[in-house]
Amino acid sequence: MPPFLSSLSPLPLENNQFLMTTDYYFTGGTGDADLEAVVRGYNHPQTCFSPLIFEQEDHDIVLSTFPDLFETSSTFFDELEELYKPFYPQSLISSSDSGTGGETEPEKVQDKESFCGLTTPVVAGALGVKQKRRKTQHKRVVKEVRAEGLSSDMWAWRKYGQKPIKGSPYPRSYYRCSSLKGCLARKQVERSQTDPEMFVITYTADHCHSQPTRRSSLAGTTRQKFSLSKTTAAKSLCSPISSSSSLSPPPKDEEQQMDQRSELVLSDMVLGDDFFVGFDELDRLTSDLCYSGFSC
DNA sequence: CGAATTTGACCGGCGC
DNA sequence: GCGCCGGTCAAATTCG
Repeated sequence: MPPFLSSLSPLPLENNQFLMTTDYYFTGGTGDADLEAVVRGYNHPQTCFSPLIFEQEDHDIVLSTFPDLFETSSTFFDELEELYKPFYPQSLISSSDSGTGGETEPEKVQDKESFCGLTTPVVAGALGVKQKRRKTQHKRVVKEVRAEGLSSDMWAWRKYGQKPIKGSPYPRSYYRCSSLKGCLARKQVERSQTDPEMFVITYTADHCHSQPTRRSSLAGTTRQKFSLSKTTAAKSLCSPISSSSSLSPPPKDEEQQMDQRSELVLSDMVLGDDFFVGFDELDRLTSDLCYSGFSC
């Protein structure tokens, strides 16, 4: 089962701060489904994740796989979407309301507008918008995050390439999932041309395995991987191509701060063994889901 | 010493 | 058919 809902967030507070980010995803086989909610006690003002957007094909899969969910809580996702609508970029809301569903170039779908003072991440193909794909292309999900959010997902990635991109002063890095040999999931990371403080992350294809558990992810090598990939990603992407022959790593203290922030996030996540939601409305909605027969 | 990253080469899609 | 470009491969290098 591919990740269904991802990165339900952010929840703006005062001064453009975000209390937490939430990832929802289904795990397990079709006969043993759990809805897991990973709530990150993440209070860093410079981190931004995607709002709740999912693709129609995933919605259809879940509809057929989890009929009980939609019988007992048929408006659950509508409520979630309504809840987050105020945080959507205006372009998404208007295109959704218009219901045209016409052909839109992916480049236009991925246009970004101001979002709580940050650049808005947008999912290509979201809200029923069809997109043209190259023959070998899988669906693509695009996010924008700051450096602190580069390794915020729970997957383990291994870098396999880096290329200069025409028209961009910054190189693009290519990562593949390293959790399971044969997993087709890919991830591309590059600096935003419009805002060099931001990184554009493009996820391609789905993982063919379940996500590592938080506890196991925090142990040993995986924990090491997080810090390592975060640091190396920042190193390799922080400089324009023009000076890429002598990529300058960030100052040592900055590097250590980044890793410490990473450790903080991960520590918060392992503390959240039990379902923890600090946002009343989300709490209510997710509780509804628990009562619908899901183990939380 | 094993694992991860780097980087030049290679390949396939696409436009002309 | 040719060249450009993005994506991947794989040997060399670096790292822990």
